[in-house]
Amino acid sequence: MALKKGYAMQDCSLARTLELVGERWTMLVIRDAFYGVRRYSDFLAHLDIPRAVLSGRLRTLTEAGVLDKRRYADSPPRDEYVLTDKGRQLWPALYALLSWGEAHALGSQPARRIYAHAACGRRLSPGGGCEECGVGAVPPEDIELHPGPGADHPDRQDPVSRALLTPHRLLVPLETSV
Amino acid sequence: MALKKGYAMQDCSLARTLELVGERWTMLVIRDAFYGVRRYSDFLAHLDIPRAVLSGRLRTLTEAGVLDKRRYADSPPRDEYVLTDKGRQLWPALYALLSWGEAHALGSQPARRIYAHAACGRRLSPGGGCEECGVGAVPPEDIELHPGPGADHPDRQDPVSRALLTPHRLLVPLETSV
DNA sequence: ACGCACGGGTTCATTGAATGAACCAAGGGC
DNA sequence: GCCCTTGGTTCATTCAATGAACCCGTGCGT
Repeated sequence: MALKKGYAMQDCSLARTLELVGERWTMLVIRDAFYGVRRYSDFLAHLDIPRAVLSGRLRTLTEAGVLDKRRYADSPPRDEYVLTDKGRQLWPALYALLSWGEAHALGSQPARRIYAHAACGRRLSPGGGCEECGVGAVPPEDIELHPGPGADHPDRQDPVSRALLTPHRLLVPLETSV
Repeated sequence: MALKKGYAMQDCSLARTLELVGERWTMLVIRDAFYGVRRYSDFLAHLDIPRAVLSGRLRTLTEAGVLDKRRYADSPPRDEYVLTDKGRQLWPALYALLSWGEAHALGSQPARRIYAHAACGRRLSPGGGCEECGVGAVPPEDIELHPGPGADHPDRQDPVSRALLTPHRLLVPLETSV
């Protein structure tokens, strides 16, 4: 983002954060990573993002330590991008934005996805906690993602959209090859 | 932001949210609104944002119902921009980003501002709650903003930066004329 | 051995938004 | 009448996003 040549706000933590994750597409990439998307081609198909932008974002996020690029097959060489611990700690921010959108930005449209506490099956509160279990902040690995009433459009036939039609725990790699 | 001509992700609540508040500068404008900034010229001076961009953002946010543009003096005609309830509900998202930045993006630099629970004076937890009082999520109107160890640069002499050098409750209009 | 498909990119021309300086207009103060 | 402040708009320039085309290493069918 580089807020100008950026000296003025340089040491404000919000500005610094936004320079990294506040760029167009970046939060959507991170959201998909929470959904279990790990491969370049899956991000590409699901987000419908220009290849050059995706390459750039993945590189930036990897350099910043939010994603980890790791080789998972040697022949042919295949890499995957996985959220680091630092990246996983973005969950509260991501969920807060998502939750605000559900309350205010979505014009009475049905939610596409539902976030539930895996332990009890109860929907997460807008604050990201579980009212059933009294957990103030459910960590992403304990969250199960279900398709909502207004799930994906029928014309979205990419492997990721199809894989997300069945309940699925966050951070667990998607089985897109099925 | 307008993710492309934007149909693909149109009904995803995160994408919709980001189209509004995910644009460059927008979150910083909202943060300043929480700090008590209300006037065009104060946003301008504190953020060091191009005038055209500020005008555009204020208009977009007003149209979206995040800010309310209200006349506070008739002669000369003066308007101020105040967070609506919808806008105030962005606090958890904003604080989550800020808090992540404090933990990860700020390279061991001292924080510029400290957020404390007005009732007890204790610093807010990274989750935005007060551990002293056991409040899970302190609402912004109960938060007091203090200058941190690494407060504003000496070369930032705009009225807003100066006003923020004294403790101050969120959402309360800044006295920039003093 | 040959050709083709796939994953994961890069390059490049075009479009569109951000920047920053200049200009504008209404009102007040002197 | 003149200049200052507030809250803008306009415009030329710079910079990033878009999308199509191209590239390269590898495996696979024949």
